[in-house]
Amino acid sequence: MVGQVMQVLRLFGPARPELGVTEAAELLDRPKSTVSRWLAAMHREGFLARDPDSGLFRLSLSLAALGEVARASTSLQRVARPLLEALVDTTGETSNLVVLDGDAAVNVEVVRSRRTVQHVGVLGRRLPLHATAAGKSLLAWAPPETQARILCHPLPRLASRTLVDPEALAMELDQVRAHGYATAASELEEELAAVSAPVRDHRGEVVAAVTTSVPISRMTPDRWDVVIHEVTRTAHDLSSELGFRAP
Amino acid sequence: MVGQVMQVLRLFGPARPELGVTEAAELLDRPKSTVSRWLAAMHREGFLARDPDSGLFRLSLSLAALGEVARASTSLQRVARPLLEALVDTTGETSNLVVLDGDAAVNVEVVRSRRTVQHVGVLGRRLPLHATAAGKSLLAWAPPETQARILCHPLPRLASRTLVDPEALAMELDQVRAHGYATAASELEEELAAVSAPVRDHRGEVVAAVTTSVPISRMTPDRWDVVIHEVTRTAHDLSSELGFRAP
DNA sequence: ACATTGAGTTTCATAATATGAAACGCAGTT
DNA sequence: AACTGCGTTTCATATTATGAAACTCAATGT
Repeated sequence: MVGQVMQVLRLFGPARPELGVTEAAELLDRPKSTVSRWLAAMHREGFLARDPDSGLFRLSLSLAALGEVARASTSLQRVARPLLEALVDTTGETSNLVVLDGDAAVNVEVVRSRRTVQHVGVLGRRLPLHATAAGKSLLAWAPPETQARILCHPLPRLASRTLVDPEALAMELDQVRAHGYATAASELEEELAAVSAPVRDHRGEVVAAVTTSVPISRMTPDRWDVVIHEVTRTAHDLSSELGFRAP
Repeated sequence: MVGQVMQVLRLFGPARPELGVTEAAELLDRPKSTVSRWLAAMHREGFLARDPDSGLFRLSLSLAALGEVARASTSLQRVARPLLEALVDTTGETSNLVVLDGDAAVNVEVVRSRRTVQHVGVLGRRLPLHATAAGKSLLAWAPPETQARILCHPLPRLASRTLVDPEALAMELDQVRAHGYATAASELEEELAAVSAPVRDHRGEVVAAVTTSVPISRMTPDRWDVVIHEVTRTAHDLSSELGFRAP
């Protein structure tokens, strides 16, 4: 039942701020009666708010409050924020902190570029692991069962250069592990390029990824080098703050 | 089971960022074995993070991300922020947006005073309804069963002027409803004064309270008038933004 | 007025899961 | 070695969840 609560919560996002019973049931591939009861129980307990006119559900303000408690009690974002801001200063582009959540990458901190033309990172947005630099960064060091689950079937194409062949992705992950960073270009969206590097904690576990996302028109060859250098340096600095010591 | 998830989540707060099995079991008045399983399930499903060294649980970053989605999809805080900031400008004091969550008032938005001596509002903090201006504001228009539940027994004393007699509180709530705002002084904390007014949505339902909290040393008689005027005006403006139309 | 559609809710027999007490495992202390 | 305290696992029993089908209600079309 705990799993079902989280399954429902994860249906909501910036693109889908509210939901009805029928749509939720389709998304979850569950009978309408079951999902109706789930949503009702979650509304009753305060996870969801319900518009009395439309009957649609949305995440509740109580959940927002709990989220703030979570942020305040977690050292990762508090420590990351100034480093991400510095990264925006040096690259001129939007920087993100991304974590692995199930089989998706989730933006948990976003510092936006000051340029009028920028990639707009969205807090809370869930991104496919195979088509994003951050996703590859996280997947490269994810538990073997997570990697196996992603690599056991062809992957959805999202843009012209999405890696859809599991073998190609596996080789890409080998490159990520060898270089210590990941890149993506026209894989999630046609005009989006990104560089990402893993963040390690005091045990050496990869717990997040630092990413810079760039409109692809600005990514000249020498620009790639600058961004890669700055992202990997930021990830390294953040790792140090979290107690990571290189061997 | 949904209820249990929320019960556990609500144990965490700024004063209690992490918890072990035994302490959680005591707080919940449940057998250790049950709570151990709850926490393990919630960790597995992503609600809680667990420090591998200490074994203690804390709210997860996934929950923080969900909280951000909740905030972004809710019109209340997006609309309230600029008005709360203006309120800080006019009063010089910390302003808060507070919602009713079960039998407690919860800070869901805080804009801090720029003075070095200020009341420090804490996001996510849960406050007793009977001892806070915001709590009284929310309680005065809460469903009858909520009011009955709070007013059916003596209330805990927290400071020298806490209202502990249910009848006295009921009369105070009548005053709140008559004046359209609530005040509190030395009721939650000895040196804390506050003014609060209800926020209504398009249906006329009270959905939140706007509050200004002030170190009591700054609350001279004419100061009360200024703060009351600004708080009620802000609550009224926010209500209008939410579609409220006075009869 | 009646029938249809579609959203969400409720009922009921059955299946699945949760529960608390007790035992267990482990690390630290005496 | 024994004890303490934390967290986990086992097991008999209790409790709750589930899916299919029926139901309710509002809106729409004939």
